[in-house]
Amino acid sequence: MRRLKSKVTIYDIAREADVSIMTVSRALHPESRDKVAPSTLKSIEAVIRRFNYTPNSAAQNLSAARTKTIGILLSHFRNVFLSDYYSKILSGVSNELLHSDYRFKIVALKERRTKWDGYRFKTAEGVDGLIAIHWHPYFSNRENLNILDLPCVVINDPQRKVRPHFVCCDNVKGGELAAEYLFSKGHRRIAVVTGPAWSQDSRERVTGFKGYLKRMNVLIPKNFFWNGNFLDDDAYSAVRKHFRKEDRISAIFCVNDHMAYGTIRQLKEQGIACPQQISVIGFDDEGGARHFDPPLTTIHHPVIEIAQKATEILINYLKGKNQRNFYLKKTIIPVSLIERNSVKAFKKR
Amino acid sequence: MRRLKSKVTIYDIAREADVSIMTVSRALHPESRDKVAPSTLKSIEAVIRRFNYTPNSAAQNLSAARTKTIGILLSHFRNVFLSDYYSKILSGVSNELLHSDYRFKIVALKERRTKWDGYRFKTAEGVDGLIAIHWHPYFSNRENLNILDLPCVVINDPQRKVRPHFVCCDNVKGGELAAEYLFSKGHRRIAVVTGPAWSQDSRERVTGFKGYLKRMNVLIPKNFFWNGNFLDDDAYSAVRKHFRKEDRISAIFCVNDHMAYGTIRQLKEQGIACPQQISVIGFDDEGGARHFDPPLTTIHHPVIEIAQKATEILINYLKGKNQRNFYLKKTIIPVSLIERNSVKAFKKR
DNA sequence: AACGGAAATGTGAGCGCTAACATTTCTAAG
DNA sequence: CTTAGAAATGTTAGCGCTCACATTTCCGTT
Repeated sequence: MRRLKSKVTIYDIAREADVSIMTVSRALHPESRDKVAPSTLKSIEAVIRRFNYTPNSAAQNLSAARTKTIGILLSHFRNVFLSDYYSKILSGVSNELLHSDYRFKIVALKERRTKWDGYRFKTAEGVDGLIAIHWHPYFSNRENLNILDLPCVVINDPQRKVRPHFVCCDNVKGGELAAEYLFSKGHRRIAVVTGPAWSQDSRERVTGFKGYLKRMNVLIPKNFFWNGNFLDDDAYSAVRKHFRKEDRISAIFCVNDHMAYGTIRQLKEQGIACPQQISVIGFDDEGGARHFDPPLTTIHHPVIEIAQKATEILINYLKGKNQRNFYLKKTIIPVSLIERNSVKAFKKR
Repeated sequence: MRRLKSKVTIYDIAREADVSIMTVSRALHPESRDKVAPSTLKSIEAVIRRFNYTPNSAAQNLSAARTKTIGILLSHFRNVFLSDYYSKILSGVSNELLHSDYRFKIVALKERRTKWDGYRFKTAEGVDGLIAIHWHPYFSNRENLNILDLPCVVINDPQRKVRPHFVCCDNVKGGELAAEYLFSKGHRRIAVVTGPAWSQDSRERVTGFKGYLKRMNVLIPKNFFWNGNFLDDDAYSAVRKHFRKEDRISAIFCVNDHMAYGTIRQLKEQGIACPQQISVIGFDDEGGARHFDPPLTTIHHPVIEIAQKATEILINYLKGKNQRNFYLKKTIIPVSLIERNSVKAFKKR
């Protein structure tokens, strides 16, 4: 294997420009560029161009003990990139990084055994900070998220007991919007397909939903809450198990889109048409929602914006801005209702 | 910004295990582990565990002049991650890397002005090799792909004049399969929506398609070839411009799925139903194909496998295997026909 | 008991850069 | 002209590791 080592080093530039390497180093960085005389700067830059010089990032990283790289922390690798959710996160992060001198790197928790602390991420993975995708139950365990000695921003599903900065969408408001919409369409007997109990996202969405209806004097009976685990099939089974015609339910709120798909599938199987007989509203507006049959009315979960904001916050912190108020904070991105075709006005039959 | 420098270094381990740092270093790497006496190894490993030591990757990178990181070379950043194609590539690469000690990093050509040669990728971006996604016309210019002093595997759209190892799907065979299928369904008057002339992918697919039909004594008149640029709208316009009822075309082969969507949209607009009146077959089997209305019959382009294979080839090369035959080679991954609902047997009306 | 050679381990230099401090050069006020 | 202080530049010492080579230890053979 041919070793392609740095052909041109800072010494070459220094020698050629007749200055010390330190002056070259200063000329290389925006923060210190104004400390070198304009004429010197000009000649150094000329030499750099002439030699097509690029600083060796490995040397910079070692010497400066920072990599200008942030890690996107995933709980696993497999199939992550084919998911709409993760694609949006990558998209948001890279949008933000586009105009920055930072890069990102994907870091996954391959090994569950090892304790991955900040030291490890910093030293072994070479990242200056982390964006953690907080949806796997693994992360819910505070012990496992023992990464707080490294700057970290967590996306979604804010846990109360954990300390980093959170960026998430306004789940409560989203729940309210869904409720308001169904209510305005005349629905009064409404079921809810919820997520697992550990999910703060799910709890908040349900809270908002219930809250709005309560204010409108609509109460949802206990047995209208059906539990799922965010997957299509969970809702499919839950609906089969709990749905009864005699309950005269006219609408179902699903805490995420995938479960809305499962719900509608199950209803179809029972010969119940959506939205003609039962309306279904989802939450997330994930990629497939618009192409589903019927196109799903849902709450838009602004994943790209969330990831972008999280990145902005992390980078600012790394650059030394906003040092206070970084931890213990929560940044909330607004949501909106996307009206498509799975909800219809209620008509007494 | 708190500087979290390596708390534990190789010196700490060496001192504690009462050996030299070199012995520790050897114990750290699989290649040299067997040069350390088993008993020594055991005690070193115990100390490493006790101190929760992790080698500093920045130091390793600088010292060894390699990073164990491969770059995925894109022509741009924006919106890349939301595309089905790039998601599959990331997925394939990460699948392969899962069981390797290599990482990947996304590297984009932000600046078109600068010459990005291998030295630059190696030094500034810190990658040992590249996987280039070869679909942007930019890359077609040999000058711009002047990265050959760094090991590089190119995915798709093989160009004749460029030297790196190519991995792509069997475009010709794919074209043949499409032709064979339409032929077997009784279609004889068939139009083709082609890609841009610079695209080797497109040319090969068309070649395979024409070739099969020719062998069956079916000739496609010149004016049945309609040119597009791989986009939905291109086909939409091309079909509007060139399609004539009196040509009595019964099927259309589109060189990629997006153009098949555009084609079907345009036909719909003209009141022509697919597949009832005209059959359409695509190429790629991209994410939306199964959800399209009608579900699209198409040739499966195994992007994940291609990316996985490309990664395997690159990593093997970097590890010193297969040194010969790396360049100038082309690895071809088989394709298959996915039968869905956009093609119907031809019936004389 | 002496010896050769393999196995195990150690030494020293250096990868290319930056931080901290030191020194020189310039500028303007007395 | 001095001289203080700012501006510009230089010097030195690592960062933590690996490479190439040197040295020591061990073992079986004669």
